[in-house]
Amino acid sequence: MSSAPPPFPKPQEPSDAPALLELGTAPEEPCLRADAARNRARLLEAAARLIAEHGVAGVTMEAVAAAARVGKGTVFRRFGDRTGLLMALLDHSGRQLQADFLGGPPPLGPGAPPLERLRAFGIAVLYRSAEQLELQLAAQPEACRRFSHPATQALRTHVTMLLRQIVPDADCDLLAQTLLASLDPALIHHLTRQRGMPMSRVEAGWVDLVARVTRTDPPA
Amino acid sequence: MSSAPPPFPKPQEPSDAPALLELGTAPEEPCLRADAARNRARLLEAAARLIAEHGVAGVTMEAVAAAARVGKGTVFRRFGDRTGLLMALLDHSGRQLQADFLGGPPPLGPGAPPLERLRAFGIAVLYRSAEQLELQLAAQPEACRRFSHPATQALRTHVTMLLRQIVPDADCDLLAQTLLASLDPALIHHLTRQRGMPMSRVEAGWVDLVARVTRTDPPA
DNA sequence: AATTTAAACGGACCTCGGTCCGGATCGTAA
DNA sequence: TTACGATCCGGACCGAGGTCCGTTTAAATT
Repeated sequence: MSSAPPPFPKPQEPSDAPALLELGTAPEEPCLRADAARNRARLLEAAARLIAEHGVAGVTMEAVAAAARVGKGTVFRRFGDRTGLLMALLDHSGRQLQADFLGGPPPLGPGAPPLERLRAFGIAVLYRSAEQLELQLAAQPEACRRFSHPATQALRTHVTMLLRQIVPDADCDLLAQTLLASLDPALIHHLTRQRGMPMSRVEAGWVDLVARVTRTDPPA
Repeated sequence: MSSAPPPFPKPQEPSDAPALLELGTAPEEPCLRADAARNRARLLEAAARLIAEHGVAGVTMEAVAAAARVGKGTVFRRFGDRTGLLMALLDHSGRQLQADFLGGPPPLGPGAPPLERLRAFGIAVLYRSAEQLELQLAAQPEACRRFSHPATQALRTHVTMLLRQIVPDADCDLLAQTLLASLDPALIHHLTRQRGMPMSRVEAGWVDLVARVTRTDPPA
């Protein structure tokens, strides 16, 4: 055989599962040997502690491994690379948000009219990003990967669905991507931190954008 | 003195020059000692050659230095870091585009109505990104820095100006950022390469987006 | 309980981006 | 032309991400 099996069979990222819409809740670990699961938990905890103490910059793969009393190889086996580890940390709040707009109470969850849900959605994402900006930004390297992340896909699917109900004859899929692009953490960071815009203005910007984009022809 | 002078006084990035709008043409090197200028040119040429031969991944700082017959320190002194070097390579086509929409022939340059210019602008950016995707993506790490790059600021200023002429009573500055976000190279890459959308669809998406965003209330 | 195997472990090792600083060069002023 | 200071050069050096592979261990099988 000329094709050697890859040393690290890749964590779990692929997730070819269609996960169309519905509450896919993302793949999660397929199963995991007892020790592996234990170490995974330890690593996440250690990483979180390191962030709290020394900021994201303090999250060295070696430091995390040491803090979790584990070998460096183990970290990479589990999370693939640094970005993977960071994304795993983000995953928690991601699932939270996902749960909120899939089954939570109205303005965000089902029950409210689509337009209103869309507004609420953006604002929720906005403030969530604002909180964990540091982490979100650190997880950005390899910018294109963020689009394939299951959590991000869930957001996209959700927005697309809402758009379909509001402006059925538009290219909702593409439009959704555009709307999401305006909520990108890097952009939020630039606007609020580097250009000093207050969050309220950014928020108003989102509401206005949604209004413009969904404005269906002349209201007569 | 407790503040030691930084070993590398930073290339030129800062550019506090307001460069409001007008053809700022960006700071460029203030001047440069003869040998320094020669080496800078050599380095850019070497980097371009390496890209052509081995792709962006082949552009190792050490490889570039070696190919240019120069020490590694010289590369860093001149460009700050890898991203800086990559952005310098991108700079040329960036200036080209800038020149086109500042003083070029109509659909893009002055002379056409603002709405039409805005459409043309997006399409130009779109195709430019599509060409040098690899390079654009590689230059992304440290995602937030791209917003402060003078070339990017010029784009933003231009879009803002066009918007002001079309929808004067909107938050044009913020709206411009949003529109630009939908032209982000990483997004283009995702849509065309990972999700297989044809460029024509992305292009149509831009045109539609512009139409929606600038649609001024009811056309009666 | 013994055997087997796929998976997990650990840490040495490699590469590459980034830093430092002694020494060579350029430009300039005398 | 010479002398001097600012600038630049080069490559040794460092830290962190990422890989490899021999060893260990969980768990399924007999």
